[in-house]
Amino acid sequence: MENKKGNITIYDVAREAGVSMATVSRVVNGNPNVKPATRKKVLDVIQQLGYRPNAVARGLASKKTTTVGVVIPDISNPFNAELTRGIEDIATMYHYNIILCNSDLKPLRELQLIETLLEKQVDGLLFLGSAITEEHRSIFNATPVPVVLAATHDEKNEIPYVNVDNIEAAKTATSVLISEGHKRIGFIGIQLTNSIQGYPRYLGYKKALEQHQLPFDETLIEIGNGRYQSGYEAMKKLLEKDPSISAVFAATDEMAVGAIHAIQDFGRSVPDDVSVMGCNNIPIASQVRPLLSTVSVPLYDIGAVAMRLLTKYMNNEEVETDQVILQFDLELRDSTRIKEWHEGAF
Amino acid sequence: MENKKGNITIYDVAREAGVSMATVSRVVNGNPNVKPATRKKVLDVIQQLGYRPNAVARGLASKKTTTVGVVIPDISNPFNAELTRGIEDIATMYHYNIILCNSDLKPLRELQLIETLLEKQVDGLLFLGSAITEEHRSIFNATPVPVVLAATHDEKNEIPYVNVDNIEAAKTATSVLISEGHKRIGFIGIQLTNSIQGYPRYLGYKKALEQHQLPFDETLIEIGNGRYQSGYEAMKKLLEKDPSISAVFAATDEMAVGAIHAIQDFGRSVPDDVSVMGCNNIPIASQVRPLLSTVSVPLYDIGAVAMRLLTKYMNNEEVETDQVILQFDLELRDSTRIKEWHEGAF
DNA sequence: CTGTTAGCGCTTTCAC
DNA sequence: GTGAAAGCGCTAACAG
Repeated sequence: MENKKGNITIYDVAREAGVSMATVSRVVNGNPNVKPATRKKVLDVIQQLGYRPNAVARGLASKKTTTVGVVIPDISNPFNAELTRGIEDIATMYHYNIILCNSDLKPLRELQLIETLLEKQVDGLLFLGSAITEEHRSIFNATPVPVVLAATHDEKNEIPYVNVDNIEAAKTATSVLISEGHKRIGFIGIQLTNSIQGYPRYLGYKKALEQHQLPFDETLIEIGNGRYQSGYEAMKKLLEKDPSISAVFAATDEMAVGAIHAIQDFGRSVPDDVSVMGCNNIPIASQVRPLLSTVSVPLYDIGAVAMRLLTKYMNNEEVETDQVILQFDLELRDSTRIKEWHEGAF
Repeated sequence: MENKKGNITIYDVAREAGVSMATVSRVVNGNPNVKPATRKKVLDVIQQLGYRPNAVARGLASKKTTTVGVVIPDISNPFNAELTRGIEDIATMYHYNIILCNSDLKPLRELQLIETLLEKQVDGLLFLGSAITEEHRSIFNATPVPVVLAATHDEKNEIPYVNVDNIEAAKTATSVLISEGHKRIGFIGIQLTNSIQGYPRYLGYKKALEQHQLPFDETLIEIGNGRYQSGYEAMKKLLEKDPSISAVFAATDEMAVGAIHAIQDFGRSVPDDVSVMGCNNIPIASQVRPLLSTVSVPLYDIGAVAMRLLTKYMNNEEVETDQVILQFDLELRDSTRIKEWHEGAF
């Protein structure tokens, strides 16, 4: 019955059930063109033999692997974990498996991973990371395997993507702070070379300032790597440079929480002395005191929609738009003083 | 050159290079028995044609996929993310790819996923989740594919695993609290049916009490699901039941942080009024005020060691022990008053 | 409804 | 060093 090796194949089942391989294949694949009696007999033999279809052989013969590759910077970052969760759920729903690969945002490694995934004959590819380069684009364009970018974009609009408008998100966040009456608003950003949470959010911050005729001051800017500790350090520097700073917008929640703690450790209170806005709305935003006001980016949805879009491409379904921009939301909690805000309300 | 479809195969390369498929296969696989000149010629053609080996065909022919399956409860839980990170890193190091599957801790789904992974002909399987049942065991025993459990164990010691001693971890955590002089120490646990972070940590808590002749009191026990919110709720109940409670041990850091906030929202101070101990030492433990004292469980290492162990099995290497117990550490920060602790030091 | 027969693209003896 | 040929286990026409 169960054998430690020498796997039993579709051929064994066929022989044992007294039918052809084709019939067994039909039964296994739920093809309706099988007489119920035959089906039952085959099913019994399968059960009895403990037959398990070989997906690799199937993949070779059918040219489909029901597997999608996902390239992701770092799974231990809650931002990506949330995205992945959305991807996973939809993938499961559509019966796809996922090969997950960490790129650490290293361009060379990204390219290698994409190669490997393509070698593995994935039916589709989801790419999360920074904006894609010419090299990515040339691989993506050369392969028949559909690709969707999640929480990333393609400047040339050649590759489909799902994202939010990061400039607008940052602009809104900053505007909230401005509407509280702050004049000197700090910004804790991510390297401007990062074209997702980096540059666009910097730009949004700047735009908000401009729109409200506030001067842009380099000394109010600090750059971190998106994680907690860097936010803490950045805020410390800001506080040292200008102890009178009364508001700060951090490009990520983790950095915002770091900033909150830096402010508190500095002997100041949030939001009484300093207001703090984050961005993304990952779990930690509501696991801190005071609760972090932040821009709610639909991470889960970005992942889910990207995966859904990919399934459409994989099935050659009609697709309206290749570029999907999801709406973000404002989550005003306790690290800012304002509790309501409308575009152009002040 | 690059064609949108009609993939070029090893045969095309062979023809173009004027050699046999076998030779192409040899150079692709780094087999030394190829004349340098031939090798170069083949390599050139590969380059020129943009040939990409088909891993599925290779897998079928060689019966190896260089892929391992990982069954994990929920990637968005930092506990698992950290484990996965360790797995990923070692897998990359040994050139394995990873198929990640979320089980949500649902037994039926777990079993299905294992089936699917086995169908995909993974070379090895990593299982993270709750303790395994007879059903898991029978599948694992029947397959020639090596399996390693990470942060889980097998009561029957039939399946290899990598874990820490959770009873001891909880006992130590509780002992720290006891040594601070607390008499009524609360416990926020996970469902006792969870045989990893649930029952063993409950047991450890109880054992510490016994060892120090402290009475065990049901009213000091609350059960959560391991996540932040449940820890918050649990602590609130504890505070309501016994406002004089002066210490609490939570089975997970997230719950511990929830507890801290519940205590603070209740108008009490940590650790002046109530000491809080967590367990696991996930990032949030050092992203909260006061910094959480906790048991440092080497999550990354558990994943890494489990993966390393699996590679040994996959290569039929000699393995000393099938069961690996890693050491935990005490991370005494600011949510407890004690700053040093030694076994039997009081 | 069922069976026959080609492959899918590659690895792997076994010869030469 | 290199090539010929036999599969790996399954699907997918095509017949019947």
